[in-house]
Amino acid sequence: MENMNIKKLAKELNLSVSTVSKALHDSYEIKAETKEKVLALAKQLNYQPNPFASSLRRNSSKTIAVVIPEIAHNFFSLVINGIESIAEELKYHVLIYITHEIPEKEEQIIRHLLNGRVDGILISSSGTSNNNAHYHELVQKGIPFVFFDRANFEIDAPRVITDDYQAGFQATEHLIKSQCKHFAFLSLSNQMSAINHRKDGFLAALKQYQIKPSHVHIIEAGTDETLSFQIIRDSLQPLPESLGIFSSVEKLAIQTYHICKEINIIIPKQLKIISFSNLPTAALLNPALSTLTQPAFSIGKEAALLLFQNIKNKGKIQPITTLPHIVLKSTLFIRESTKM
Amino acid sequence: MENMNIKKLAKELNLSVSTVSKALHDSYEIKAETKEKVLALAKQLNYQPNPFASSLRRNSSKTIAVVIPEIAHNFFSLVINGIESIAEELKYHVLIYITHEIPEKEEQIIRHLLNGRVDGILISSSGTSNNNAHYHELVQKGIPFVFFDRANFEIDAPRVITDDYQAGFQATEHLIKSQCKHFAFLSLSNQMSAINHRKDGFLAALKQYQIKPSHVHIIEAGTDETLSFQIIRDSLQPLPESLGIFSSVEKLAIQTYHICKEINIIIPKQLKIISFSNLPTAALLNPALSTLTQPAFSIGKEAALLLFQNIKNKGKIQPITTLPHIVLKSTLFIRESTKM
DNA sequence: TTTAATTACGAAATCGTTTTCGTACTCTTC
DNA sequence: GAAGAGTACGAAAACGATTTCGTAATTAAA
Repeated sequence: MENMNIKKLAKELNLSVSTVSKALHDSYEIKAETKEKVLALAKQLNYQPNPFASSLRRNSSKTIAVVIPEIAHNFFSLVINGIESIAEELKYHVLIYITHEIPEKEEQIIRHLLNGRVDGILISSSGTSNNNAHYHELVQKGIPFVFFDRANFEIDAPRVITDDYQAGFQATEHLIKSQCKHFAFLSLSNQMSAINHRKDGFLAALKQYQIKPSHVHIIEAGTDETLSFQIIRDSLQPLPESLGIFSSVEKLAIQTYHICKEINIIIPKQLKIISFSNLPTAALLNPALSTLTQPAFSIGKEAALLLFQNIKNKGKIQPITTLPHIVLKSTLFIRESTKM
Repeated sequence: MENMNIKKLAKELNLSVSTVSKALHDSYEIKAETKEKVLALAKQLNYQPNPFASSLRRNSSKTIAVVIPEIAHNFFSLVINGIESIAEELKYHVLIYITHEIPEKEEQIIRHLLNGRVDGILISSSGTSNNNAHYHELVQKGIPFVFFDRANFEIDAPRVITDDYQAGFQATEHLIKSQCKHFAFLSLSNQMSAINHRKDGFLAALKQYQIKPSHVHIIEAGTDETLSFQIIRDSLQPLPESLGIFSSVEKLAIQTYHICKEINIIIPKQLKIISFSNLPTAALLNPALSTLTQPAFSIGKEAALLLFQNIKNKGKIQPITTLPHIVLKSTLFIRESTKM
């Protein structure tokens, strides 16, 4: 018996294929006795329905896609953990696609997913806002999707994000109160919603405390590893007096630590730094890194829940008003890297 | 035109479905002119073949599964990066399954994958060696799979691992030469091949240098977060004289750092520690952590290459002799945590 | 000129499910 | 005991591709 299928199972049971199928789906049309027989033999012969035949016929795949900029990053792995916790419960499968921060790659992936391979998509966008065509195609095809963390605000899709503006304000206020004179914002790009909100919070705090614009620095380090290293290093030489850095992502903070070690800048004496981060070792660094920590696991969980809700409601009439945008709170951990 | 399919495409072209299908697959049966017409309209109407129909008919899914114990772990995320780099190139899709270190969960996942959903599987086992039935079922079903890092040596499947015994020996030798008197091995469980090989290297080094067995400690911390924390803490109170710890995994080393901070043990003065780790912040810790670093990206890449080779050769007669076991080298980074 | 080979396409079977009908049969109910 | 309702099943049509096989039309060979 090389490969079991429903036809062989039916023959073995002296039943029709349709009866067996219905029995396996616990249909009311089939009497209990027959169901038991079918279930018993199915288990005994280790029958598992062919997922492709099933998906083809039902036009649903029990699969979702997660599209992320990178995976070797604590934040995103934690998010995936959250997503998986829900997917596993609902017996959904999870496909992973990595864009490597390349917008064209993201477009290509999304376009490919238009073919119905997945029932829904979770996206943390690496796209610039000037090309949204692929998102519109998703909408048009009726494929549910949810943004998390890095949302595209021009698209009318549900999103799960954090209070980036507020957190940015809070972090910057903390730097100000730690007696910093100059302030730098470390950014990946000026095209990412989450990062821009952090920047807005940063700028708002500086404005409120009447920091001179000449003391405010925006450093766009970009997504290339070696390039960003150089850009940050260059911006630290010469070192502005009492510099307070607010890093919008963990990776750039780690690079800054490495650079400071290399060119002998002492944190927090000469330079204070606080960063968005989910590093499990933040408290163990030399010096311990002050962080804004996003509830990464919860973000994944909430985004997945939202997506599955949308998948379930697909086709049904939805009140337009209930397009849920979930905003979760980040937590500020003050450690030695911003000590006075 | 709600959903494009090959039938509508054929009608539009005044061709038969079979001709269109052949044209799309660049069959020799179809003349160049026709192919061009078909390709052109397919692109214009944004036709994408239904993956399930295709998979059903061809009995192949262009999908692989990656089964790992956990994902929020630098090593595994880096491996996935390596896997993705190959999968992306070969236009394969990647499904992720997380076992959370629960052997039964792994069994369940593998059994589920017997239904043909994937063309092959990459496994880092969290299984105890006493139940291999699910692996045998994979073999029987003819589903190719490759172990990486945590292999099951009783199963005759290709594997990509590192030189764990040697690395363990090397790390321990380093601790010995750093004047440690007592030696502890931090383990997750005594059922995992990779970890046991590290332990064997550890024990061999101690034997060679004639360390008294009473000075050798094996600490099985287990996979539960809070429990392992307690176990490690208890084992450090009272603190053996000149203790050298060799941690088999990153997570336990980080926990040890936290514990030392909590109960005021000074590294490396009172306790030296070296760990297998892919932490990007190892050099930035307080003190900088000596590590054995596995080539995680390469492991993923090689494992994927091996798997795809096996998928390709499936069905063909294979010389039994060429069952490839790839062994990659880890790199030793000596830092302050083991300083004399 | 006849036969054989080649070219370019189409009809239909097939992959393994799910689902819509249709229909025997039993059971009520008046 | 005839009509209607309910029960339990089966035949067959999808789902959308791929592939086998058959065949006209054209070209080449004898």
